[in-house]
Amino acid sequence: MLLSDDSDPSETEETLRHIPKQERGRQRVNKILDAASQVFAEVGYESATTILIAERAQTSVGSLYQFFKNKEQIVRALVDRYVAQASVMFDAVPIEAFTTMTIEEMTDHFVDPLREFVRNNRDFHVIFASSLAFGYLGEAIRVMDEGLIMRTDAVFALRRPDLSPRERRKYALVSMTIVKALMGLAHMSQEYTLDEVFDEMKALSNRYLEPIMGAALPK
Amino acid sequence: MLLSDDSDPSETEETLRHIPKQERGRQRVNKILDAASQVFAEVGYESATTILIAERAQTSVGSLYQFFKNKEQIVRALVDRYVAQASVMFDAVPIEAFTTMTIEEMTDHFVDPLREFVRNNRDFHVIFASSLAFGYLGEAIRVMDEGLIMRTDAVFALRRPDLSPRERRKYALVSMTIVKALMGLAHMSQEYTLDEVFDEMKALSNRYLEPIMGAALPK
Amino acid sequence: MLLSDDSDPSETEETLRHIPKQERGRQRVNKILDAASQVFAEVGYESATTILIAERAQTSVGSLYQFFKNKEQIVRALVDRYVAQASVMFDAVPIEAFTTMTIEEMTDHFVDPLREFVRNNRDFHVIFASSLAFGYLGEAIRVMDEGLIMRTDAVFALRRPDLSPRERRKYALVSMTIVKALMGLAHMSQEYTLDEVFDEMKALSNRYLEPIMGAALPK
Amino acid sequence: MLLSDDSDPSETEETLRHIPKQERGRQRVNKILDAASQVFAEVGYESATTILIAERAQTSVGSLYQFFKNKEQIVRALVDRYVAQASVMFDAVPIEAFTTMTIEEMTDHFVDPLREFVRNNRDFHVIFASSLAFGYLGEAIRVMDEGLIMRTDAVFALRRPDLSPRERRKYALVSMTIVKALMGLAHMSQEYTLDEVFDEMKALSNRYLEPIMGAALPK
DNA sequence: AATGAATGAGAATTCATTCAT
DNA sequence: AATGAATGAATTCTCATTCAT
Repeated sequence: MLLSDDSDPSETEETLRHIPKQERGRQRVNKILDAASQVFAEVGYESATTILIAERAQTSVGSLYQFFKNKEQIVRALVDRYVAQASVMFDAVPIEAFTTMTIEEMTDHFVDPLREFVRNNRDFHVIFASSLAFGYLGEAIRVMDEGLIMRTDAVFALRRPDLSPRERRKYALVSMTIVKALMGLAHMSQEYTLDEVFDEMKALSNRYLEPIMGAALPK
Repeated sequence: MLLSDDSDPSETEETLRHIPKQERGRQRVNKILDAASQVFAEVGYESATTILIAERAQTSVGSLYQFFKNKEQIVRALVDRYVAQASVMFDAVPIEAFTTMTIEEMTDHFVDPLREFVRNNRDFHVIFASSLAFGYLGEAIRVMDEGLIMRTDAVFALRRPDLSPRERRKYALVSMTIVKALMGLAHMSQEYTLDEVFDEMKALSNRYLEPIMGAALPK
Repeated sequence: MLLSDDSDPSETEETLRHIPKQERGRQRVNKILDAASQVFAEVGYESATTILIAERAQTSVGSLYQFFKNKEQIVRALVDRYVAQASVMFDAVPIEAFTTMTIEEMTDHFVDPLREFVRNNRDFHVIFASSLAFGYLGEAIRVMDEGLIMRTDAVFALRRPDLSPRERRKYALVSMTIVKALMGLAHMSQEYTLDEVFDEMKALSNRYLEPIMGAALPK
Repeated sequence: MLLSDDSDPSETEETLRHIPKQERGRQRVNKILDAASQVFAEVGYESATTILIAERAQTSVGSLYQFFKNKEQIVRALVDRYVAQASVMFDAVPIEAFTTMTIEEMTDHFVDPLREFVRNNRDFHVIFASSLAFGYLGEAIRVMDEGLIMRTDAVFALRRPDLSPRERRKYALVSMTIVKALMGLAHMSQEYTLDEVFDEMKALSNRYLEPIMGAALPK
């Protein structure tokens, strides 16, 4: 599991006031998060008003506050939900499988699900991008980041146990950084298609990692 | 000149209410921008209040509004000032000089001044990073971006006139994207020094560009 | 109906943000308008602050803004309410009834209800008086004025169909002007009672109109 | 003298900080008052800013405040200046002369100079009209009003010494009220010319006063 | 005296959050 | 539980007035 052991990260006491017992409540929470995602993407976090989110979710502010302690918890829960979704994707392939792959295979296995995620979650990117600007928003994102980096680092450790942990982690960090950056580019670019950018992401990754991780362990 | 012919872009009627005639006024404007830069870096654009900025600049809101029509103009002017600074750096080496360099030399010429800029302008990064989240904030940034991309594209055109403009521009775009991303990493990282990250930026650039731009034109 | 067909002009989307569904809301709106009326009368429109009005109405600014988009809409709604009240009064007697009256009867039928209105709406006068000074405030007043003038003109037309429309309207205009002026005098005067001034208003009207409208149509 | 014994009412310590000794200062004061008159007429008293007035007068705020203690004193001085001007006009004919005139002659002698004043001082009207809305602005206007009423009352006293002072004053008050009201109408009306309205003012006055003041004293 | 930059109290308006219904 | 009216702190911006130059 990429990020946590909690089977449903969107429903912890961290972000939710109480776990909705009824199916109806669960649906309502999701509807609010859907609305919030749209509204945040459209007007940004600060300009999004709770009333607007509630209306978009076809509820009332009162109901919204029944589930979320405050506006901040809404973003948190939203990020949590996105992260949970992403986790499922990345966890599909066990770490060990990466040990004997070629660099190209490795890259494919990582980049392809990411491309799907980006394709399916258009408005996540705005939230993701603004994570730097908002301290607390960034927290959940940082957790996700760290999860990805650790996972990447673990893969690298299997392939290059000879490297110092510090150096290895640096490569993981740089790898994830360029992935995120090109992900943003894929999202924003009007000139190049998502696929073109993701293909370039692969080329970039391959060239960067080849000299470092190219030699897979002999079976 | 990277972006414009105006030798002091922070003092156009675009962002400033009136060009301060007195030296005192010029200093005050700069002091306000310094304060704004800090405050934006600390609490983000939306949470920064004009009163807080004024206090930090040791003035009154009234004075702040004497120079800036509204809060938005402050960020704009701030970005303009940063862009103007950066322009000077990048314009030090004429484009033609890049034609016959090796990839490594080229990278060095681009990355080294950037490293200095980042070193000297710690809080620019937050503003830079949040440009995505705020439409209008992004404008000046986009102008800067576009300037850098075009410049890079021009260099690439000199080295690889055989490539299609579309493909060439894609490489320029990706190059700049990774530079910006690692610049962010350099800024944020607690684990690695600025120099370590910039060195890795060079390695990354070199490996990415070698197969594409490696063959410099024969002299 | 003097001014419009809307039975409650104070509750149109023109001035109110939303029509209060609850009885409570309706009461609150009226309470705010009562407060505004007092405050405007005491300190004038420009000096009246929304917080002061809200306090006087025993609410919060927030509530005030729930109903009114801004300060201007408050005056507008207030004027609308006054106009609606006045309309009811003047519409009591159908125009045709004026055709065969003597001048004295006619004047009585117009001036008496007006006297009642002034008696019951002491602070309207200040708003009414300042309508000239404030462009937009004047709009609703002008609508009311025009309604009264047209009504008067219509009465005159029935009695003196031989006059040119332009001349007739001039008489209507002058008639209404002196009525308004003496209404103001009645309101402001410390020396003469309301009744004294209204009696003089009748004398003045009668003398002015006798030579022009004196000859009522034969039955 | 209609209003006061002060030979230059615009230059008392009431409104002016100090009497400008130099001709230059006197000119500057007048220029400021001219500017103020325009600006008040254009945007109203409250919306007129001191800086705008200063600019219009081609001076600086600093200079403006050299002459006027505050914004209020500017209107006061302005009204004083208008009143002084008007005084000269009305004082042209000595009161006693009215004793033996016919009503028509009397009206002509009063209305004709007034018409000239209105013709020559277009923007006074806005200030005049808003006097009700602003307590303190009204003060100077009230002084002027009172002067006119007393003068009219004095004329009436000469013609009808048999009337009770209270009744007589009522007639004076009503006379002045209708004159002011039609003056306003003359100013505002888009439909009728200034002359048309002033002619109607005469007719109205004549009809009103004939039964009360018609019988001039035998010589 | 003249200038216009500096000051900061004060005003309008918004919106997260609470709470009565 | 659901609703949406009520609250008021907080924010942006203006402008009368002062004061250094």
